[in-house]
Amino acid sequence: MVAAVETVLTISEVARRSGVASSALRFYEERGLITAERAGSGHRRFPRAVLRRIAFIVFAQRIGLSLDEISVELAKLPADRVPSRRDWARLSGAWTKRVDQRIAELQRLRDGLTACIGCGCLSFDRCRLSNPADKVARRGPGPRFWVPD
Amino acid sequence: MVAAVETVLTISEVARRSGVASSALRFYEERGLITAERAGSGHRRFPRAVLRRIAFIVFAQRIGLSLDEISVELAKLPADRVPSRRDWARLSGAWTKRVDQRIAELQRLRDGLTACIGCGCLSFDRCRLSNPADKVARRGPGPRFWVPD
DNA sequence: CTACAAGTTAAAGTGAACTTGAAGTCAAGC
DNA sequence: GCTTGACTTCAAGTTCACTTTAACTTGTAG
Repeated sequence: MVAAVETVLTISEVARRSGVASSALRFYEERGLITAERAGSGHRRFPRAVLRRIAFIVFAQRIGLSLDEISVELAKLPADRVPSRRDWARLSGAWTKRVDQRIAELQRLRDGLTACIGCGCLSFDRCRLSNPADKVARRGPGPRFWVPD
Repeated sequence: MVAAVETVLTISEVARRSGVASSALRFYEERGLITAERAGSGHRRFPRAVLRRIAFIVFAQRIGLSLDEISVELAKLPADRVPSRRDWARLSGAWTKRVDQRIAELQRLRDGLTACIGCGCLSFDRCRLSNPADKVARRGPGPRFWVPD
């Protein structure tokens, strides 16, 4: 259990350090979000850099991206080297816009919430609050995740 | 198809007016979120007031509440009469707080996003961005919906 | 050498919020 | 009388992001 050479990490070490469950890490590997070498035994050996990658995933999830979207974003980052300011700036521009949109929507809903204390209507016909320009409109089954615009 | 008496609505009329699919309306009725009378034929006849109730549901979903939570909230509103300013104020207080929390989190993430253009690290050890005080920490399977606090 | 913890795979289960499909009923129009 | 369309119920399917379970192998401590 004591790591003699500190260059690689076992799955439980990664889980402990990142706060992400081992089962989730295996799932991420299966999805191609992270990669791992194998020891002779078949056990996963993660490079330290995987922690940064996982941090990225967790962060992007909090922002509201799906794993599919995160895959795409991760593909834009260099796998071999530490992301540079330029790499990061490319991503964060789009993300910032997205987060800003969601913040704006929540603020609009929030304002409507307090405004409706006075009006008390909440009618499709009269109240603009329940008639937002943006429809959820994701067709097909499954739960509705946050879909901006 | 032409409604002779305008006091009740068919399911497709409600669907058209509310933008919520008929299948979803049946689902909501099954869950007890809305109620409907029945015509002799067994067809649903919705009172006009159901539109307000559906507006409420849609709005609450946008804010981030689950249907279970919405059930609880709906139970607080009077079923028979139009919600008064007082009824509405009781609800909106808690909701406003919740929305504010989510907005604050998104703003924090957003700020970290731009801050990290300079730092470019995103490491669990060093970067506070990827080490938020609030853990997602919903145990069990299933996707992670927005869980505030 | 024997426990026992920690790792492996593959398949199935979970929860939310619905949708879809099958099989049937009912009223209106031709 | 027959078709068409809107409605009904009930069961099963869908998506996402995982977790759980089962059956098995490996590595380490005593």
